[in-house]
Amino acid sequence: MSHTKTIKNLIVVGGPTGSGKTDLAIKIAQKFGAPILSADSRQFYRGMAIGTAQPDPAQLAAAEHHFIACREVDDDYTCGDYERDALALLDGIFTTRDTAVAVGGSGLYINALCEGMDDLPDADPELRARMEEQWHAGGSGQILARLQQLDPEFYDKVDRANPRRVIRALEVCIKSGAPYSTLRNAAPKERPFRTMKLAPDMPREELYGRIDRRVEGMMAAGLEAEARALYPRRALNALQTVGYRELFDHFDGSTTLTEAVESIKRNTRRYAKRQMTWFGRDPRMQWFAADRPQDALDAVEAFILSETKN
RNA sequence: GGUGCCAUAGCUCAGUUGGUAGAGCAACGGACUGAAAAUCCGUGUGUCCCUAGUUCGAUUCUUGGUGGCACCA
Repeated sequence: MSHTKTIKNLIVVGGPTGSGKTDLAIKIAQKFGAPILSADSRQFYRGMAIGTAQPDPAQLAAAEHHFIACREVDDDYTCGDYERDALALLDGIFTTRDTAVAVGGSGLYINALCEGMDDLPDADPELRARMEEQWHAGGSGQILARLQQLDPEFYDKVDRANPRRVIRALEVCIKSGAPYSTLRNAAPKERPFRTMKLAPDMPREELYGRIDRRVEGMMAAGLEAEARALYPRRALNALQTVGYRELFDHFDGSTTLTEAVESIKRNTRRYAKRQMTWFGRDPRMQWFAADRPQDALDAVEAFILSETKN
């Protein structure tokens, strides 16, 4: 009495911040009885509910949510951890259900989940800190020379002005004993599910208006107090986040509250632009008019009913 | 009402001894495989308020407007 194995579906909702991803994801989840996984590198953290626009209690009650407020701000959590944890969670979900939704603005995390990361060594915080310090003390030339020696191929194509790229590459070379470029193949990994990627689309001007209003709403909801509570731990990676850094500067006394709020709006717009660049280059991303969620729902239904492998 | 000052990029302003202009911020484009709401790279987008003169040539000088600011009435 065995039946054909059902195809499993992961519906990915990406797109810029403030475009209505959360609401669209809930609509999809409700229509298809699917749980939601956050793919947002900042909504993972407790204590950052307002500033990262985590789903509110009503939204949390409207669908099954995962990866929201599940880590402490002093946890080091990376896209590699996320790939592992999300795949494990989906394994369980797909034993009883056919469809899940992943929603978030962190393009790298979505890639990790859908296509996978190459098998590379983890970060070495001590090594990193040392190289970072050297870089900023004027020693970037030596770091670059070392990379050129250990991985000339990557040295040629890396953005040499970007310490993150250069230091990470060198870190991998040192820890693995092999050139970084030989460890990367960027081949999409096999997944036990097929994926559909969609994102809400709207005129730039409208998105910026929504961002401004959302920032005002965050302030009204108590963002300042939320940031104040995290101020002592401002150096943590989790707090290198739009909405907090600007308020920390204000707490330092270097800006007025009004200036801080304007900065948050501006930096959120810049963040949205970077997200649009990232998602815009993904050929599989389908953009739907944000004010026509039914179009997206119809497309998701057609995808789920289709027999296409991917 | 009179006098003076100002009018140049989305904003604040610089500048051209007459040869159609450039800074900051904003904005825009891009990169990005274990920090990714991070990190980094690139781009000037302009009836130089309008009008009529002078001139080979006016954003620049002159006339007259318009708008703004200040002071005097």
